[in-house]
Amino acid sequence: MLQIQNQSQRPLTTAHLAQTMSLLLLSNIELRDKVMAELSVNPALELVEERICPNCRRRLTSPGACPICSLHQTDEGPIVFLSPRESYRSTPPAVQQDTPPDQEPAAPEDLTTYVLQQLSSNLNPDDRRLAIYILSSLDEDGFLQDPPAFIARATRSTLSHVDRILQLVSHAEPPGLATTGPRQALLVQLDLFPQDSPILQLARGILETFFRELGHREIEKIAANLEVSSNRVREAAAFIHDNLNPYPGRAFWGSGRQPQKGDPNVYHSPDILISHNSSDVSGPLMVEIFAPVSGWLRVNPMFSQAKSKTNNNQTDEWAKHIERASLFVKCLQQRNNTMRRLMQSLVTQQNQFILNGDRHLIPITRAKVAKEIGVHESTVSRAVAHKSVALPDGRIIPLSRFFDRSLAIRDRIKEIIKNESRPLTDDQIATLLRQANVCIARRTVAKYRSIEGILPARLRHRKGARTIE
DNA sequence: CTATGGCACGGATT
DNA sequence: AATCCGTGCCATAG
Repeated sequence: MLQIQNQSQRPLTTAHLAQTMSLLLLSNIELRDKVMAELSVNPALELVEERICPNCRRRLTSPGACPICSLHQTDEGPIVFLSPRESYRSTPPAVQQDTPPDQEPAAPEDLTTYVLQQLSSNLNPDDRRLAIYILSSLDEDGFLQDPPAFIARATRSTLSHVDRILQLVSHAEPPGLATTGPRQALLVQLDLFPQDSPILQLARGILETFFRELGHREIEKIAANLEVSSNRVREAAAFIHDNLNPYPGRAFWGSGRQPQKGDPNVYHSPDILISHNSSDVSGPLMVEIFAPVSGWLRVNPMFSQAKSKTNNNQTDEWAKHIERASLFVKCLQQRNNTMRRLMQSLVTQQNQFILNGDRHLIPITRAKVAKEIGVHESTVSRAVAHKSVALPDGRIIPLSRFFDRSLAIRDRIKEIIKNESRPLTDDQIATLLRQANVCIARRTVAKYRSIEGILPARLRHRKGARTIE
């Protein structure tokens, strides 16, 4: 009896927790689907139009004052937090079970605006017009449908102008967009790698002349033609497979590596953006946790009013709706709250990493953070899972990298190898690291090396001569 | 003989 | 309870 009453009055912590947890697990794109699904089945749930902050003209996604402006005034913490805008969606929804198949979602436009945003500072109005035309003419994999000459004619531009814009677009995030096919996309991505290395050169060679053979896995044939060992060809192929994305329009994950295996819905746009406040670069970092939708959710007040007035058999139904809606909203708020505190903690502790690169990542465990922000460790795990974050330097990395214990060491190894003239063996590297107060076994150096895609000392011998100081 | 990569084990982490 | 990570041992390639 009592239990039944409880159930109808308050969902109580079990339902609360269960739903909050499942929401935490979702990336914002998945969350967006979830919200949309909920909106479509629950008439009591209302999506309130977004408002624009009169001061900073950002979109507001919650009731009340603009978070960025109010934080400007009470600028005491090192970091500012807000969630003003939804991120773009780069792939059509994988499964839309709750929405009827009436119309396809307008996917490409979001990608267009996303790219335009990046380029906006480099574009004059003419460029912009052209960029929009190009972006909107891409096919769903992000490739050009029409040859540049056609585009030039259609937009009455010069061919060189078109080429220039194509250059810009293809080098924006996600890299390789607006190329003529997978091969070109891969080559562009290859060029964007910061430092050149033998394996990159080999990969480039393979892509340029033996793309078809690569597709057919004719390793031996490639090796024979390029006069390198088939093992090296294999390595180069693996590198291409692991680090480059032949279909940039589908989704992307920065220049990062292979993420968790077995995850069907691949990579997505960042869930979180960390950036400098444009006004002062030395100032606090700004962290934006993207909202799944623009606007904010609430229980439709009309609905609850109507419910109290009328007294028919529909009341039950409505009450259920209202309750479900309010639960959903509460859980969403809780999710936001957890994400906010999590990011606050992470950015505070790892700001050296964010600003100065991989080497300054300090090893940190999820358990530690959980303790700090006062939640269960599994909560942190869920909050970290399936999320990606864009750093001020433009890289997009999985949020879980904040917990990578070996990243800093791997970075040091990379540097050692890059700087040393004579190829060093793993053992020598291990001793060097030990001198630098990093004690790891020789075997571990080898592991890290292979993770970074660096060849063993023996094979680095001659080819490694070309380094960019 | 040396440098590496594979396999597998134990301990920490999630 | 399941997974990940560092490491030691051993076979093998050079």
